[in-house]
Amino acid sequence: MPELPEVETTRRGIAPHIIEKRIKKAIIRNPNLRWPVTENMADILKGQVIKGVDRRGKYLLLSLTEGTLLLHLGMSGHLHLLESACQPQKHDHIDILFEGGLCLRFRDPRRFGCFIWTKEAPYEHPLLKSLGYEPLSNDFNGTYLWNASRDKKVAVKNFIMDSHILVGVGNIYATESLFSAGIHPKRAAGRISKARYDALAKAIKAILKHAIEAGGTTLKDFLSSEGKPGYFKQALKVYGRAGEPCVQCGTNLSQCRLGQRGTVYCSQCQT
DNA sequence: ACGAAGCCCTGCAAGC
DNA sequence: TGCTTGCAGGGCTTCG
Repeated sequence: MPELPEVETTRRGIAPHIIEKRIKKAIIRNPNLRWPVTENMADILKGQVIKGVDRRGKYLLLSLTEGTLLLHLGMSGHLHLLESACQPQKHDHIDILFEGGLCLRFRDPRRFGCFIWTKEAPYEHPLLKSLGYEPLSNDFNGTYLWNASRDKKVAVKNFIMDSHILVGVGNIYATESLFSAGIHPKRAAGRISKARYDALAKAIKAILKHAIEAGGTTLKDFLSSEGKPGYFKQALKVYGRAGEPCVQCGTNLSQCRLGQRGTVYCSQCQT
């Protein structure tokens, strides 16, 4: 389940290998993603050159000669970079073959991802236009969260997972950062002090940065390692540990559901 | 306008 | 062993 650190690791992994490479051919095996891949995608991509690889939230932006590819990995998506196009496996929906033999392969078993072509300014695209702050940017801080949360009754966990407020914080990192900041996930967003939002913003930045650095260790092997970003389950203090003892106080961790998502927290440490 | 629920999909784990 | 069932989840969309 790629969250922002995995997407950023993917971006850094593929960028140096594909920038300035010309697309020889694209193969769409299964166009039925979150939104159907446009019918003439293969024709559109053929002959274009990759000019840049950027990220906005969990979206990857591949800048091409004549427009932009917007990719989202959903929750089961992966981009693999292959020296050559070997036999595709189940769920390998899209291949982009470059001159010279390199192959960028999009795999997504659950097909929650997307693969969209736009000729317009990409940041004006409906999917990107109303996205909130980047958590690692300097603009994002506790003051912003505090200001944006006034009068909001929604649970703080749902609040920080709202991509219109800030991007890239999914269930895992929301759960972990609330634990780190000592904030109860069900607390109403509008009833949290500025000081606590300062702590929460710092926690979000620290945890995301740490995960990106951890992923970075696999970057030099991105080609050979099939592009598996480092994902360290042992670094998780609460997510997936319901019923197990809190690492801080030993209390058994509680679980509830918030916005259809499993939520683990410590009833002692998080208030 | 806001908040909550629904929906898309497959793999995996648990239960019978 | 082989079924069936339930759950997981990002985020757009719809409903109240």
